[in-house]
Amino acid sequence: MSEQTMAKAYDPAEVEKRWYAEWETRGCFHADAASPRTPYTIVIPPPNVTGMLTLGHVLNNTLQDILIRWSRMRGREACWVPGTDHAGIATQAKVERFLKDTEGVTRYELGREAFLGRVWQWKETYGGKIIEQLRRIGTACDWERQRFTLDPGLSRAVEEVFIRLYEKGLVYKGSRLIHWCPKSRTALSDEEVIYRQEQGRLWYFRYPLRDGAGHITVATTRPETMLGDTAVAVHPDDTRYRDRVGTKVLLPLVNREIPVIADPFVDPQFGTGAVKVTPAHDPNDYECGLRNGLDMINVMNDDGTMGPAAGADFEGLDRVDCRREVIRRMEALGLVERVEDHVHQIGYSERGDVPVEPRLSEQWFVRMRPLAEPAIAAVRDGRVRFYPERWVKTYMHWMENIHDWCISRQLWWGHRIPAYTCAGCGRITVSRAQPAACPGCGHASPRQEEDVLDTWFSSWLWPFSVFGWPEDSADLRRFYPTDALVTGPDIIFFWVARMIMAGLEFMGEVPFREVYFTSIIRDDSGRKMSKSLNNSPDPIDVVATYGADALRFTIIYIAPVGQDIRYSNEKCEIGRNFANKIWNAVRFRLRQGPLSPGWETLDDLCAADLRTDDRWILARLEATIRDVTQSLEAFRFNDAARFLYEFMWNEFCDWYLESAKAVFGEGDEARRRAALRVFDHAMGVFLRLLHPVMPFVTEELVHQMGYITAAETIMTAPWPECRAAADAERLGIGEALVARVAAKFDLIRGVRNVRAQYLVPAGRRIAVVIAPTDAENEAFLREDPVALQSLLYASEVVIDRTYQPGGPAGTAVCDLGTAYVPLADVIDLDAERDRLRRQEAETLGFLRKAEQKLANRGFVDKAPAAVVEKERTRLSELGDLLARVREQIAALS
RNA sequence: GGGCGGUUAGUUCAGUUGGUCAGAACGUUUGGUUUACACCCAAAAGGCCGCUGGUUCGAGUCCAGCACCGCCCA
Repeated sequence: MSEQTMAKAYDPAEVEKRWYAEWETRGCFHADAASPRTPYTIVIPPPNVTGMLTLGHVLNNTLQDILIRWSRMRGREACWVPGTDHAGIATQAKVERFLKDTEGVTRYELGREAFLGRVWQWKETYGGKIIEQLRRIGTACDWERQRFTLDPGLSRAVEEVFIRLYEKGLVYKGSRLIHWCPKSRTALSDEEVIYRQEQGRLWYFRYPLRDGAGHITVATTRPETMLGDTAVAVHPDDTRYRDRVGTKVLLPLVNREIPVIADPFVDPQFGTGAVKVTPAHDPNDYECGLRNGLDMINVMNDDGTMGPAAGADFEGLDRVDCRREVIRRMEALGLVERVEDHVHQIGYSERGDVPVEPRLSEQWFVRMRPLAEPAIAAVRDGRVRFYPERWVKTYMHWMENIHDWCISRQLWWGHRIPAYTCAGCGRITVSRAQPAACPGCGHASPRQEEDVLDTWFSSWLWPFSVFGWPEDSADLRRFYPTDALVTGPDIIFFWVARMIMAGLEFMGEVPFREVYFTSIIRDDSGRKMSKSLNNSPDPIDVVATYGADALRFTIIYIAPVGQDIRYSNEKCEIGRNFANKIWNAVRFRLRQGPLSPGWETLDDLCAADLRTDDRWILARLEATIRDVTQSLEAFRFNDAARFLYEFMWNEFCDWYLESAKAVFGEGDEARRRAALRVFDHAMGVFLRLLHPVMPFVTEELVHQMGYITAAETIMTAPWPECRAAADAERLGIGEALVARVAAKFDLIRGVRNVRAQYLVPAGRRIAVVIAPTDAENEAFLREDPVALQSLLYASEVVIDRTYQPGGPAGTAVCDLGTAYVPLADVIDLDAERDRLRRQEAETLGFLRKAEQKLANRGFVDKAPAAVVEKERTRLSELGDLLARVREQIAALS
């Protein structure tokens, strides 16, 4: 292709669609388990099958895509396994609502089997939309390996794990106080409860003493639970109540006699120092109840209404209404002493978004402590590393205080628990298949558990279940353990910690070696993205407006490591403009003719063949290869993005391309050819460095440039490497050169400043005279007069060390020398003096600072010699500069 | 209550082992079409680096305390 076919502005839509289809058709995303290459594996954090793509997903998956594409370019067999999870509560709720809206039926009316049929139907029709959306942002997932947590293979893994843990005694069934979601009517794990601080009230209730000698006042935030009270507790050391311990009170409304007990869990400072104890409805009271052998009376139904144990007056009332009714009656009895405002924490169900109810019920649990020990060790000794590292502390804290995991859910959608209860003797049999008869008593057909398992009970197996475990598959042997996991810190307990435990327990090896925790994306004013605020843009719209590359680049560019991201759609202009900039640099290049032969290596060139600016851009390219590679290795993605941006825009386009214009136009043929080749080389390397972040535009441009044939792809092009030292030396690339060229650019900027100050029309070329400070700088400036003149946009450039301006001239005093722009007709002497005085003051400031430092004995004696020497050099340079500036001021006076 | 993070130009943020570290982008102002790009170019203005102490020859950078903001856990 040539520049004629390139539009003036880059239009990503067509390019992105075309290349994604092409990659997929060619099988570029597929990993071969038989490949001799070292594998590089990532398993996707499986999004909810009902989910839609969010910006959080975009960030997370772009990072994974960067790692995958980069690793593939570095010669690894890159395998990225995508998939979704079945999201028990969310999916079931969604389909229930759907059925209610469309057919007006409830799941109970349909029955379990029919309902599950409908969920599967729904899943096939609407589920996995997010997987399609992922393609839009360019993810190089191995779609042939796509998995779903309810797939037969993964279900088999879940069953196997449940059975093994049961047989090991790590899974057990027990009656415990658990978190109950009255909306979804299921148990939840501790992690699925979100605590919110709320303004509530504290009611002071009088409980009359049985012996009629007065009362004890207890304070409570939950009056309705009094119906289940089975004791009043005080602190053992609390002298106020010492006499009361062992006596009984008469529970109002219920007329139950309950004991007054002493238990150190009571905080004497809180309320009256006496608390009501409701073991079936509060975690602390539950523990207290166990310690003291109290009755546990469950007064609520599973939907949050009051049950029969609450008494006839309250049964059937919703818990909220019941609270009102209890208060009303207590007031009527004159037993409400007072009411105070009170701020407290209320647990909400993560999915149902209603207050959870602590509930005494029979559930299945995993004993976590034995699983946690090896997982703690794996992180402590670095077999698993966290980025940023500080999350280790969070992980450790949770792990060291781990509680048993409630894994049963009263849902239909999920992995049904493979446990069977005998109707005869009640014995529980856990087995892979329905037992024909109870192994204990021989009673026929034990009944399978109705409950299903927590979705995370399948997700924690993801890193090996996706590869076929418990089968000993080729994939499993090849791709486990995986390399990196990219996820949000919000699921460090839900998922990351548990995966480490499961990996160690069932595979005997950690599931991944590095975990990168992403930032949380907020809106422009720092609020969390949420549906209710309507501040979460649809990434698909963003892709349509700006392009997938633009979104990817922007989100990486603005994501500080470990900090929250403030995002707004307008910021995608950064990425869009960047893509356009590169596009146009290529468009410009193709106007100069076809790709240079030998662009790939510069082995046959040496310093003498190259202009200083050619050598400079090659030096900067080296630094960019190094910086980008190191940034990616350290998971510093935004640094990588910044280095790429900085190089292409501020160095390659702003300076190198402009410098090359001079030689492309009128340079001698050898220099022109060399410059074209340097241009092509640098652009080719750059496009490869950028490819993991912006896959589409880079693929398009390597083909536009003709770096590779139509049948090839940049996806498998080798990752650029830094030159050997000898190679760099041959090409004349080094820090000294870079510094000198930077000084030259500084001088050019000085002249442009003068031009701008005097409003010299852009199209007017003016003469510039440069008086270099010494012979060395003079020689340097004379090396490439063509480019210098071009960059200065000068009609002529005179280099003369002895030059003294004959009349008024704009002046730029720089490190390499002083530049004069004779502009007799327009020079404003006052303005010129002002500018020079400002420079004088600034220079003087720096000079004083350096002088002070060097005058300080402590500094000279104690600072490293190199630092002191550097300061001396600087002082001398500043002195020269200051002298020249003052000279100019004098000349103008 | 415990833990973790943040506080640097109008805004969003870089600043990795203390010594040109006071930066970038956007925004603002001024001027622009010279061999790509107005999704652009050139130039400029703008900051006691949250506060108070300390360590050090030297502190956005290390330490302590404080203030405010945010997150997690109890």
